[in-house]
Amino acid sequence: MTSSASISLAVSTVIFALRTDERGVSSVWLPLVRRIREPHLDCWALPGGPVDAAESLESSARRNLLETTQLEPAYLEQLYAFGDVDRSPDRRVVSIVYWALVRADEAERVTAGENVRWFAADALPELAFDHNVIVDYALWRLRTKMEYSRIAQAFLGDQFTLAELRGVYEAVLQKPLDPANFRRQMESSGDVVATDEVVTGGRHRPPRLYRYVGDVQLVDAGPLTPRIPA
Amino acid sequence: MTSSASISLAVSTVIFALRTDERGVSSVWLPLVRRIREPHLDCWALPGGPVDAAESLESSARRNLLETTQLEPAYLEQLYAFGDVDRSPDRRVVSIVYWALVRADEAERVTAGENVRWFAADALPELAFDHNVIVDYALWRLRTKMEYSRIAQAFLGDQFTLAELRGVYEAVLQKPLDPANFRRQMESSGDVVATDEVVTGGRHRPPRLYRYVGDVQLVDAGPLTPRIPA
DNA sequence: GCAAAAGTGTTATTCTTACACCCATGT
DNA sequence: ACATGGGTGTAAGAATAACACTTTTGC
Repeated sequence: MTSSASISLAVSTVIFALRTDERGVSSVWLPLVRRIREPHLDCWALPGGPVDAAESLESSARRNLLETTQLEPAYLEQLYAFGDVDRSPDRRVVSIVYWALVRADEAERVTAGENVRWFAADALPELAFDHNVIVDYALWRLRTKMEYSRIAQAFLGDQFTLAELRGVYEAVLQKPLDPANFRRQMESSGDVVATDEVVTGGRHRPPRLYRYVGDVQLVDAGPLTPRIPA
Repeated sequence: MTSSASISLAVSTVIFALRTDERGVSSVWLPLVRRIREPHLDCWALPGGPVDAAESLESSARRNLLETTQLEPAYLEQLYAFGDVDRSPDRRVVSIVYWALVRADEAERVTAGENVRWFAADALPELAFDHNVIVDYALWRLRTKMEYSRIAQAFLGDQFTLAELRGVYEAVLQKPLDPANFRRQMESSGDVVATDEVVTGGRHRPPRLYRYVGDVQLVDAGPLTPRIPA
């Protein structure tokens, strides 16, 4: 009888940030790390590592993120546990995968070099292990959750214009949104309130700044998040 | 440095079935098993056990379900990985938890005895470990998913009346639904089609039988489920 | 003044909800 | 016939979507 002690437990994270290309189009990107050992030597892979016996799964994800990419995400949620027998060619690994969102300014802290690089989420190369499946699922979760939650908050700073907020939605959902209807939906949701400040210095009419009411962590992020009452 | 080999990996499952009480009210129930060893000796707990190195997480859940409760669920989906350091008093256990739905006739196979018993999901005693939190989360997932997916199918046989289908929704969501509107919503969803059979022998007008088109597994049940195209 | 984004108004359409009403069966 | 659940019709209200239009800035 085989003991479960022979199964390795690891944590990996899909980190999403928004980046704007040379033509001014914003889209979803993620940082990957190059593998420095077999199997899949030199392949690009999700950042991750073993779980320490003294730390929780989420702490493990946070620590590993900081170590490998210098990032402290504004949002972190468990995605799925991947445990197929043959997902690693040599040993049995069960990976608890998290997904994270970081703001554009925070994303700058990733020291893109030989072993860490940003990739457009919709145009990935072939990754190590089952990581292509994992990223696709995380991307689906991001897009689904964008439709009904206030998760866009995690991509933005404290204050923002409604055009910036709409830009987040358009970048993630990959479709244009009507500015007029978007404004009304946001205002009637109660998640967002106008401040008394405007952004001057632009080429056009100065837009008003808005704030989210409450924390990002108000979005449901698992069993430990307090449920929203009916 | 602590190795991950000291972490035990287990699989547990929250099994839901609908049961009707003596007053004819239907609600969500689940079977629990009595613990036969420390810690939490004699406490009620979710069925579960260690993951064998040679089987996938889902296979492990299925096998354990069959062994401890004789059940083969119509629906099985991963719920969450619970991994807090202190969730078991003695050793470090990470549990991959699944949730399952079984039909009423299948639920009969549970040999309720001294060590296995059915409980109403909304009136549980204090369970072992963090299992109360787990059941509450699974129940929330069930209720949430009932609103937008065709998951009710897993509680029913191949053919059913719309009143039976509505009964499933009402039992899970704990609120009455308008029969007329419910009918139109189901028919316009395209998930369900009328057969040419009716149920005779009732005390009233014979209701028509319906069928779901396609399999239950068409509901999104994780990364391995094919995504529904836009 | 003109271009362009900010912001408001209006209308058509679809979805939801409530509820009145007819239908078909066993007793 | 009548009670009861099966099944249809209809209309009010809410949410969505499309788009015309006004406002305010920099140039």
